[in-house]
Amino acid sequence: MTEAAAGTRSGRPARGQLRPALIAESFVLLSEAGLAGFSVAELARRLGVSTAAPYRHFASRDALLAVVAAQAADELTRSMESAARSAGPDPVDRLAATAGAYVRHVSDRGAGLDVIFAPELRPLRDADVARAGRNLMTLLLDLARQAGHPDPSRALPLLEQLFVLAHGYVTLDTDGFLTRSRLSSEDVATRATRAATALLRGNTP
Amino acid sequence: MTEAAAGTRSGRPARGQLRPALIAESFVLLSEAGLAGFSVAELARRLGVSTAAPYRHFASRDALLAVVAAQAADELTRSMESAARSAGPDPVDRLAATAGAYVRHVSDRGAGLDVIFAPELRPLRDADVARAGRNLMTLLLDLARQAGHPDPSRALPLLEQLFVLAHGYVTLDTDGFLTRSRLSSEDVATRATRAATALLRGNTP
DNA sequence: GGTAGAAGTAAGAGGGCTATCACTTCTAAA
DNA sequence: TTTAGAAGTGATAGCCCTCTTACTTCTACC
Repeated sequence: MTEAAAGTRSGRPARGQLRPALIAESFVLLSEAGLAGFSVAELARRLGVSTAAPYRHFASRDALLAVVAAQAADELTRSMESAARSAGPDPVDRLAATAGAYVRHVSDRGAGLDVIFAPELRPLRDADVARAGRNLMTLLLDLARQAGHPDPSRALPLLEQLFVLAHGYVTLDTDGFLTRSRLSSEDVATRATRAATALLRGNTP
Repeated sequence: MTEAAAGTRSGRPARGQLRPALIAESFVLLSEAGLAGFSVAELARRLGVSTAAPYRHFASRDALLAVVAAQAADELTRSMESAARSAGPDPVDRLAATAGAYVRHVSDRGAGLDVIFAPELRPLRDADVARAGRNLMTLLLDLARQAGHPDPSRALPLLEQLFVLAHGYVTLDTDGFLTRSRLSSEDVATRATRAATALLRGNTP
């Protein structure tokens, strides 16, 4: 927020390009200030447009955030799918890599489970988020099955543990608790992947 | 915030009793609205006093929060010490119980690592928080040593994992992600303890 | 070239918050 | 009983926010 007054940060978008610029800058602002510190006015300031301009493209702050959340859900799903594919054959490694990818992605982009499933966005949530969520759950249940948890009713608590852990790394890193200043997304992802591996091993006796 | 207009919720404190009442109500507000939703004005409204009254007792919002944070750190340390003592003899169980106690306590009281170590409170942080933190760390390192991690430089990453997990449970439960509405502090603590046990087992091959 | 409609602006209403200040009320002690 | 100081109030300044309204500017198309 201190550099808000500094004015344009990402370059003023060309006329007609404000909508995508708002969405892109939203991720930057979210990763710096979090959901609570997110404001349309600040966004406009960063893009060098009037504070009224965003309302030409989005009905409300929440409507903008809902679009951002949908895109975040989609990106995140892709990141995690890709991480699962490129990890080694061991299903434990694949699940841990998926959790690590969650951490890396959210640490970079600022929008994780908290934004995607923010209660105030619920009424505006569109089918995209639901679809991305289903895709992701399918992937995760499949990985869990391969990791020796064939019964979904047993796999779900395991996955919950895994994502609570991953999300915990993101939040505490954002709050500067892990170290004095924030870690790189790579570093925090590495720690999270290690922890996830331990958690998974502890669940497979 | 919806019930703010309803007025006094905890009974207007007797004259001269506002200071302790503010501290007590701060925990309630924190557990409902989180640090971001915490406001002195809302606190005053809930106690049925003018919004100027709190400033008779605290120089600023942050000064009040710093006192709350110090008390939270102290309470939390006691809860965790007590949980470590009353758990069985197995050091893994004791560490897991400690993590569970963290979750139960923070879920009940609304003030965890995020409040205690909030960056904006850093300049106001008094010696109490530091002392509580040291006591806690001593306890945890001791438990980790008993659990087969005698080297502190190896125990610290383990404890980090443990408290990231615990804090993750609190955050995601508060955000209503674990279930549609929030779990009881008992329920979320149970889940966290189970997960902590798995994490610890996975770290002790 | 002219013009309709999209895109952006300036100004401001309305609301929340922190914090201050002059004022009143209460209470405890001389 | 008087009174000094502590405790609490009402009003308000100042800041930031969301969102609206009437206006201007641009541009693409006829």
